[in-house]
Amino acid sequence: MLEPERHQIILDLLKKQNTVKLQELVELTNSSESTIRRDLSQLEKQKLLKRVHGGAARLQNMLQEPTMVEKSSKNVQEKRLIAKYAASLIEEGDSVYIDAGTTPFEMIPFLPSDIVVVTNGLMHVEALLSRNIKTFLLGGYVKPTTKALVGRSAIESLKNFRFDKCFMGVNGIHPDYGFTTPDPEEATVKQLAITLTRDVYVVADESKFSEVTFARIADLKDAMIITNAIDKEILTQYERETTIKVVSA
Amino acid sequence: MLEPERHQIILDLLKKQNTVKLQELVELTNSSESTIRRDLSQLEKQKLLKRVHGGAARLQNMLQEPTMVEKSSKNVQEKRLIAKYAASLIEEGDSVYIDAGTTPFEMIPFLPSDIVVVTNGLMHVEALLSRNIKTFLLGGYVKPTTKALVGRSAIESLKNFRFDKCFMGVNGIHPDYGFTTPDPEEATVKQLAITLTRDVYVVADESKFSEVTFARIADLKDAMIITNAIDKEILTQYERETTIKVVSA
DNA sequence: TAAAAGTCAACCAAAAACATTCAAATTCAA
DNA sequence: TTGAATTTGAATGTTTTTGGTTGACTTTTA
Repeated sequence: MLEPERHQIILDLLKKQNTVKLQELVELTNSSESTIRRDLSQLEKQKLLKRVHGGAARLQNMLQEPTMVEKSSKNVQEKRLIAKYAASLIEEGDSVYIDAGTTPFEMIPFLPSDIVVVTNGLMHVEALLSRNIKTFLLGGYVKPTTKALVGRSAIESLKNFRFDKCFMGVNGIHPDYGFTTPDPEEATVKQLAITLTRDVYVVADESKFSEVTFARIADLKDAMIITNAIDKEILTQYERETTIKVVSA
Repeated sequence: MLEPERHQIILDLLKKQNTVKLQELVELTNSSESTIRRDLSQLEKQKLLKRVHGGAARLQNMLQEPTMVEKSSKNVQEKRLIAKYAASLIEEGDSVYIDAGTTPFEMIPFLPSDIVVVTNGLMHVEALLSRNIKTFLLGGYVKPTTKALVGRSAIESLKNFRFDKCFMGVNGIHPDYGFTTPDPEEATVKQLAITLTRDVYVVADESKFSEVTFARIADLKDAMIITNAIDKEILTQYERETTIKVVSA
């Protein structure tokens, strides 16, 4: 990996989260600690970040565009593993739907750049553009809490596309109730995206299993699940109905 | 493979890719390392890319159009005056189209909050939401330079709405050629928005007068112009065809 | 507070990438 | 067709980058 590429990744990450751990960057870039340390020193000298014990922190002047709220760093690690694997399934030239939500968002740094992405996640666009990925955004009502695009107009936009692969975030995965999410409007968008896609994947960490929320999206059989550590017993319970790929460090 | 051909390949790849590895180019062109190195040196001398260890990186100035940030520092004061007046025309309950672009953007802080806004400007959304304004975003291709939504999908989205008022940014205003903007795709969106609106306003500082750019949007008579200081003579020249509101401090 | 764990800068040797040189191959003009 | 000029690929020795190791330093844990 080239130096400017690493630098870009570091700075992009700092746009989203106030701090980065050194180890995160080592994983993300497949470089050694030494290399990342040197990168951080350089970027600090250029006044693009501030080094702190264990990693680096964002400077004030980047604060102009505060984007995504920092989630608990514990989940981020797991989500990133899931995201990395999920992204590895995408091939050059694919047309891909990336759902709004934090786990799908984490896929963006790992995406191949020669693809077309359609998304209903407003927050995703900046990251996609900085990866130089051709990006289409659905239209619609902007849901203030999640900044997802929903509603009739989003549905209409979506109908113009067909996808090789789509990657969904969900809030609940349950053997009886299938995939669920709290907002019916978001559920509708997800449902349609699924019908327009050849290979459907749900990306979800283990906390989503055995949960049920208000609005039903689809049956378990309608998607392959990509997740992290999960209990053997629970696993078999689900595997009757769908395929589960378990990713671990 | 001929030299100009290789150069084109290199530059094309950099348009898509931010960085290229030397080895990539060796494979892609079936040339030797030496040859590619020489190519890169030449292209660097022509200021078309930057060499980095292991390959080459794209320069900033390959972005054709000035970006949002650069633009917004110019003429901010004047634009804000124009924007403030324009916003004062909006009444509670109106449905309003706010065009992508910096002058329309400046209106957002002055908007009444009990309205519905539709926009094709990605950058506007954050600001609109922080004002607690109900916001619809058009779908479509995200133009990387201006973060405006354009294309067929944007057009389709737009057809779902009707507006009491719309506020357009333009790049050129000319007695013979009417309103113009550089990008034909953006022009198409603006055109449609105009036909869907009862009261059409163009917000533009004086620098736009007597300018003509590539794509025609509409005739002068199709919109009322809101601008700042402007020469009396020039004013009368335009007033045969349209109404101009001049705002001053 | 002391031990343990984690993080750090500095150093080193290996690997990768580099500029330079030169001869062969190609192109062009006479 | 010949000869000069340009372009190309390989060989050379040099420079940069990289990942591992060291011992010093900082933070966390007990």
